[in-house]
Amino acid sequence: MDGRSPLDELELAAGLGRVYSLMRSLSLPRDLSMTTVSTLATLERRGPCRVTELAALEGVTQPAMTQLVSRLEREGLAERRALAGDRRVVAVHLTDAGRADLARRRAGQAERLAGLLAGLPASDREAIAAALPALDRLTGAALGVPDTPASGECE
Amino acid sequence: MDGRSPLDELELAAGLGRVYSLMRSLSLPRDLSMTTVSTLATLERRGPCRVTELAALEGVTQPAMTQLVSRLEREGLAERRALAGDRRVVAVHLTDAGRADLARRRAGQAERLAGLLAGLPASDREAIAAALPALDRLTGAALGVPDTPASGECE
DNA sequence: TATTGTTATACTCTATAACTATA
DNA sequence: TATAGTTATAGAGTATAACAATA
Repeated sequence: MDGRSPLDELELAAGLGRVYSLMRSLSLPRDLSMTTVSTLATLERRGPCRVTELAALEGVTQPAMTQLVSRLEREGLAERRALAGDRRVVAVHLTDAGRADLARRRAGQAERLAGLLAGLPASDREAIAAALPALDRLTGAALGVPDTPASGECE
Repeated sequence: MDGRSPLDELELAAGLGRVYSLMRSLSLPRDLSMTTVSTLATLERRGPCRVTELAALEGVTQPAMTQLVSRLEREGLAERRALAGDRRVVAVHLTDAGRADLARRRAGQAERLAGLLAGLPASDREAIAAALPALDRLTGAALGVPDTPASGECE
């Protein structure tokens, strides 16, 4: 062993890029845009967030996120709430309906994934299952999963 | 053992959903839309494709794909070529410039992934490396990687 | 004066419908 | 008559710039 990772990052980028395409193709229905669904998932993962914070996380501008949140609010999937300390700030909260919508989408994806997994050898399913915790830590490092409420939420 | 998969599909859907968000956040520069980059990757993976086929694979309409291909052609990343047998059909080909652009993006992602991987324990990197072939078969089953030229390409 | 968020405007991308060319 | 692709038009989503409110 020379201490280096046995993992070729280029191959990993290509492989995870295909996972990206896969999840994209499994993402149905298409009534909400990918950015919109991703924002809902971020709100679920990190809890209430400010508009500026959401915009940065999703890689869109602040005005675009203002409109996106307005859309979510109009459809009852999220809502703005005032914040005690600073009256310039609003905290965007996921509603129960938003959480349910997200769960419904994920269930649909899980169903389609199950169909794909059924076609793989058991050893492949085991390898994927074994890697899931590691993948969670990888994504958590980048997407910022708050271990403590103080680090990630707004208030 | 009861013969069932040890893999909870809902957890897998959530985990791969985070991988989706991760790749989305690593996808820079943003000068091309996600659909555009995804189309380039599809052309690389499957070889020359017809417009109708690309539209179905990317989940957009035929007219939208016509415009997307026109954009790619204008920027020199892909090109239309007539097909011998049926003069209604065009085959969309990835150009060398398109292939290079894709490689450049993937190299950028790989670099950022390397930074994230460095923060993980070696056992995590090993688990991810061990799962990559299985993930490739999972995505290949859905995205259609042609093993034989005849099955996936257009001509 | 800096920061948070919104409003105004223009541009890009997409969908639906109508059309052309070939089979 | 059916199929592959394009063109026409309208709507959704985004960015940049200008603005309002609060700190």
